Amino acid sequence: MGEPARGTQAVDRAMRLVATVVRADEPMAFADLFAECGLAKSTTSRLLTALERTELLERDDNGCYVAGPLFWLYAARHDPWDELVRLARPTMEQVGADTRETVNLAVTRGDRVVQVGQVDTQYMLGTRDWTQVEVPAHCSALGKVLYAYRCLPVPRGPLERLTPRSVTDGAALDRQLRQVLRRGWAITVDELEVGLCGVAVPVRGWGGDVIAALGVSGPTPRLEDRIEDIGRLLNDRAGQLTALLDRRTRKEGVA
Amino acid sequence: MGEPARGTQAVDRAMRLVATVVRADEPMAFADLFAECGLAKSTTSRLLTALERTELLERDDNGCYVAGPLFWLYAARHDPWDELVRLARPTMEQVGADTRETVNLAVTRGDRVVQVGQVDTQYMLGTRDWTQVEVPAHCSALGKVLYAYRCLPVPRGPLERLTPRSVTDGAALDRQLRQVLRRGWAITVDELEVGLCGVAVPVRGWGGDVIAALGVSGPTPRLEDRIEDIGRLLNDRAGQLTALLDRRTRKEGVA
DNA sequence: GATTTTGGTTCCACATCATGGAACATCGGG
DNA sequence: CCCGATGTTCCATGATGTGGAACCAAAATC
Repeated sequence: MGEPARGTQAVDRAMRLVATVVRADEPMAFADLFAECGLAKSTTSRLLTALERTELLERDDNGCYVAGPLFWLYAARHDPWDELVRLARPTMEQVGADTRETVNLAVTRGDRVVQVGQVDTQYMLGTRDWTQVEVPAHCSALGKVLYAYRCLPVPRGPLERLTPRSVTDGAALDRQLRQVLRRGWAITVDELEVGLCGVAVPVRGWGGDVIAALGVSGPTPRLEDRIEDIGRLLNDRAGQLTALLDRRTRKEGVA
Repeated sequence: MGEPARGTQAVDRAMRLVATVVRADEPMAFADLFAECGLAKSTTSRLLTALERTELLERDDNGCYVAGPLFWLYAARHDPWDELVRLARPTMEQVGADTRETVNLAVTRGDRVVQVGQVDTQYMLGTRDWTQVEVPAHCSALGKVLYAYRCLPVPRGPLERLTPRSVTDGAALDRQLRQVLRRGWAITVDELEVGLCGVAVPVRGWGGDVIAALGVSGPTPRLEDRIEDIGRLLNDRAGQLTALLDRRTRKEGVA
């Protein structure tokens, strides 16, 4: 095989077992694992027993192997988004360097929109740190993206007016959302705060689902003429991010 | 050491490294790991490299080891509560057998209360499946428990009236919540629906924090006389569940 | 109820693979 | 530039993991 793997046969094999179980994401019978990874039956058994003892794997009621306590512990302590944020950082910094404006990443939590990551503007005047802050979705570009791609339910009923230019009419919002789908980016100009302008695009994950929104925001005068360019730039970068996410979670080839 | 561990030295050692990193829940420098687990420097290095190759661990920008892609993948696919539900199932079934009524498990998601698990009543008449359904917290026993133990913010402002007996006054709710803390269980009688009665208690996790609510509900006529008994029973079972959770996430002794 | 089949664990002689000391890189810092 | 301090690679050695076969258990079949 490509990888030489010096002096770690046992560990490598054990890890292949773990990876197989975790990636399968469903209970795997001994026989499946045995077949899948082509080791001697006795070796497979011994390794699996060791993995069970060390709490990496566990057996369910049917004796099938599933991810063990160590994985739960990790899941219990980490937002699923933690890693998205980490992986997205380079991309966001890239965008920050390109635009010199504040860059934001937002996801849905329950039916709210929450900013989970931010890279600050390089200008003096700019968006302050909004990490972990909920934003009124209908007034923000990030929120509009998440609405448009059905990451959270579009509110019926009247919408809050935050500035004279806020969209408060459901039908008008619908029209905007359709436009977002058509051209691939959402904007907000003076709708959340007077003088604040934002552009955002969807970030897609594993299988093409939209899992987050990536946006740029700053003073309207600096941004409004560049909206199209920024929209295209963001889409570009979001695509790269998707590719990155993909690579991280996909399995390497087997002999 | 207690465990003999025949023929799996390498794997055992590697897993000890993984467990150390994941449990620590913060980047660990090579030196720390090396010290922590008392292996030869070269051995430590070789094992860590293997773990990194196999995506169980990863190095951050400082070269410190952190949980790797396999853990993210797991976290991204599993609600933190999945395991709670799985582990709680036997306990809930126990309660179901004891009371013959519907048993529910609820947690907070964002600032809503969501039912994540249910065991059905053995009577014909009973609570239908509410899994994944949001419940108006101030009218449900589960919700009151989560309010009382500060798992979600107690709403100010007026509360929705769902039945003539719903508590709609903030001060009245506060009084009830204080009572919940005092005696350890919450009740709702005809407050959510006329004829529906519920009892619930807190479920504590690792370090004593309340992480969920466990409750029983059914027709008022069948339950109202048994509320005290059920409250005590639930507390008992919730305690067992906590012990169970504890055991699953705690580390076995080191030499 | 006896017998075969399927599925998994334990045993053990063998040699392969992990081991750890020492040599070797790498990097900061004085 | 020359030092520690920290981490990685080498390599002779033997302890350790290996896999075939025997063994055991449970389910399926007769």
